[in-house]
Amino acid sequence: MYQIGEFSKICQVSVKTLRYYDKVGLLRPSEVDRFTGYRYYDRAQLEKMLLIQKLKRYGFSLDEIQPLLSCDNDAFYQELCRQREKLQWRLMELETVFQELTLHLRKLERTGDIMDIPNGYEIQLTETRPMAVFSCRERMGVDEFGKYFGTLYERVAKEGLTPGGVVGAMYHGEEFNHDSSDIELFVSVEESDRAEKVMEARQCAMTVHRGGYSTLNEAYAALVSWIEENGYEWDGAPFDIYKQGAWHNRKPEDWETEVYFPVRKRESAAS
Amino acid sequence: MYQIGEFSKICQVSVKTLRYYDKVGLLRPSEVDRFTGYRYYDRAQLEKMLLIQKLKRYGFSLDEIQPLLSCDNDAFYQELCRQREKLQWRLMELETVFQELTLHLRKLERTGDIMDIPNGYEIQLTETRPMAVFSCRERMGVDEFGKYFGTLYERVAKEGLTPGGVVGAMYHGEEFNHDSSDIELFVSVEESDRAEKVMEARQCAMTVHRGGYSTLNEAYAALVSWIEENGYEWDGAPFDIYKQGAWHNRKPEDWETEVYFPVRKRESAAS
DNA sequence: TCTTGACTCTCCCCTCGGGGCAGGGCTTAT
DNA sequence: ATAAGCCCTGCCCCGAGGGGAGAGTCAAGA
Repeated sequence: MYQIGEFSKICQVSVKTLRYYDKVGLLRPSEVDRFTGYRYYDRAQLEKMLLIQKLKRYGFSLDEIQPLLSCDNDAFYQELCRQREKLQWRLMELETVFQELTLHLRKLERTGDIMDIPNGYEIQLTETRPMAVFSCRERMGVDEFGKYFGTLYERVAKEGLTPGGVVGAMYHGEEFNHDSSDIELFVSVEESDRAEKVMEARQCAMTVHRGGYSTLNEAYAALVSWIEENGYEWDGAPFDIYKQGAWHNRKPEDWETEVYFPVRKRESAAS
Repeated sequence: MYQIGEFSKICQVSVKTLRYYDKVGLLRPSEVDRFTGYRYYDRAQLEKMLLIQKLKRYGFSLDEIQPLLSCDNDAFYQELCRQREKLQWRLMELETVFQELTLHLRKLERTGDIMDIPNGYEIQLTETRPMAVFSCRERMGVDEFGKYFGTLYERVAKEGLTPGGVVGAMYHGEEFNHDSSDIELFVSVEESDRAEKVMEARQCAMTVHRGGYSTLNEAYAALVSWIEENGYEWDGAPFDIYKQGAWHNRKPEDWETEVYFPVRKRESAAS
């Protein structure tokens, strides 16, 4: 039986943490003195603690660890596999960011430009054509696109239609929120008569964004600036079309996205 | 001039975030209506926001970003370089954890053992020899070892003494705390007469831990169990000696650490 | 002109994994 | 008796916002 301080030292965990784990029910002492409230731990707790620490290093949250401690081997194995995939995902993301930062630095050395905004955005005014699509409009987070696109493709397949190769997302509503925005995903279909809806022709300012989606906001900014400078007015929900995306090519730096802002000529000269 | 909702959409940042940045002074709107409190943003804010987002992706905290926005190019460059190193460090750590998890899974497949505790710890009872050392006892975090060892080596060099090749840390006090424990670092020196102090001979339970320091607690646990099972009693501050460490070899899986627990034979048979 | 709906404001409480401190109780050695 | 080390509970704090209540504001339609 160890007092909390000794136990803290054995496991290399702070006393506060031990008390916290007791409070949330993750690791209860083997015995608590009824009168003094002193906590006493023994070797069973020690093993459990080692496992908890290990799982925490693997990136599980305390809430996730709790059920893991009392599930059978198979479930445990499944969860570990899932976590491994998550870690791999995070690893790739971190590598991408590292790559970005490295390029930014290199550019900073050459040009002395702090911003590293790719000013090479070529903005064109285009008239989109009407497009027959299947779509799905939901309140969703931007990380859930994959899931929703999956069901969308299933619906197209169930109707026996042919995907036309245009894939995109339209951002409805005014406000943006990373985890929950009003977003409409769409996939074009060849059979225009059997489509779910037809996206109308619009005059748009458009540009092509190359690279991962985390820097899409720069394309947005370039478009908005262009619109203002050229006497147009923002008129309707913007949308992206994914020309080269995650399903074509693994490397984010090779992705290509067309960004469209519907516009109309401004009437009054004054802002 | 954009309202907060429009601006949110342009930058792909939630309204809540914009209000928060205003509150903490990171990004103030270009104008605030004195009567209604409405916030209005324009293109200058837009550029600044893009930079903020970028720096956030690079892993800077908001507190770190604030000064970065108004410093000169050189300082900015320095900070970016520093951040790049930090990212690289995090990347390596994440890779190590990923590796650990992979090995754990493989072992789980083979043995069905959930814990993945290396039960191969061979515990020996040894008598340490007196050792002439230079030491430095401070309240420090375990991530600051490098810094303190640096100054310790400097002191040894300034005295014109020869480091004897033994490097270690002793954990004083009862409680462990990752960021602030009472720790004594020591380096042995050849010239025993001119040493700062001499560590006395002790009877110890010892084992060798192979791998990164994040799993050191498993060696601790093994030692504590052994001590209890073999009728000994824990008697004094434990210490580690780093045989193969970060300065010998880059890969954490090749590190070797000796872990010592001073012990004495228990007198009473009962616990 | 009034209403309605969309947009905005401030204010307060919540997150996760604990850290820090105040105020007090228990045990043991001096 | 007292002092030193332990330990307890309870309260507020962190970062980077999210959620919602309750109220004010703006523009367009009836």
